[in-house]
Amino acid sequence: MTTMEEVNLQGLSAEKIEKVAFILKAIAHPMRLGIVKLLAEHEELSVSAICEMMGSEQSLTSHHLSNMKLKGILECKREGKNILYSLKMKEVLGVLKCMSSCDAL
Amino acid sequence: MTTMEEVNLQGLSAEKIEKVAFILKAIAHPMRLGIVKLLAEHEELSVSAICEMMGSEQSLTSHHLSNMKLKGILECKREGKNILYSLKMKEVLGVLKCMSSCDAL
DNA sequence: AATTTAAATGAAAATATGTTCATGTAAAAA
DNA sequence: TTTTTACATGAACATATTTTCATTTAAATT
Repeated sequence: MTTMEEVNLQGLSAEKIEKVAFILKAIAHPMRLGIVKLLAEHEELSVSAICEMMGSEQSLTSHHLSNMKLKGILECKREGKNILYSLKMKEVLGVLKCMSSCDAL
Repeated sequence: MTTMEEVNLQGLSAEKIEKVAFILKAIAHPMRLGIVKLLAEHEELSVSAICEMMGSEQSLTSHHLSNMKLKGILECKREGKNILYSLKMKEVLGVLKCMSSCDAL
C-alpha cells in the first residue's frame, strides 16, 4: 500500500480541484453519506426502501437523491411504481473508505 | 489494488458517518482543497506563502486556515513573525487522491 | 519606544444549503 | 375510471457558509 506521504497530486489542476470540491460538497452530509453507504451494499434500492433503512422522510430523502443524481453521483431507473437508485460514481466509495479508516475519528 | 465494488464499509456507524461528513464538509471547498494540496507538497508553509501561491487574500486565507485547524485537519506553529501551517490529518490526501483519479471529472 | 510586518479576529453582508409542507405526476390496483 | 401507491417538485422558511472590511495582536525591526 502507498503511504499518504507519497500520494501523487500532480495533474490536479485548479479546474479539477473545483470539480473535486463540487463532488465532495455533494456527499459531505450525514444523510447523503448514509445513502451512499446503503447503495454501496445494495446495488439498487427504491426510494421507499431507502427511507425505511435510513429512517428518513420521503420528501427530504427524495430531495437528497435528486441532488446527488443531478451531480452525477447516483443514477436511477423506473421499475413499475418504484424508482430504483444506484451508485454511478463509484469513486466516492474510495473517499468513504479512506475516511472510515481515519484514526482521528 | 482493491476494486471499488469490494470496499468494506462495515464498522461505519451512524456516528462515524457524522464525523466523516464533518471532515468532508471541512475540505469540500476549492480554496481549502487548494491549501491541502499545497501542504501535501510542502510540509509546512507560512500564511503569506500560502496567500501568494494561492493568489488569495490574507484575511480570507486566514479564516480558511483557522477553520481547518479548528477541525483538526491542519496544525500550526509560530516561527518568529510567521505562522507555519502543516497538514495534520494525512488521511485527507487519500480522499484527494481517489477523487483526482475520477474519470467523470 | 515607534514602526513595520505577519497573521488573527469579529461583525456585517452576501450567498448557499437544508428542511418542511403542500401539491403534482405517473404507474398500478381496484 | 377512481383510487391508491411511489416518488418528485416548488415555494417558503430556517440555518449555515463564505466573503469582505475594519480592527487587533504579536513579533521583529528601526
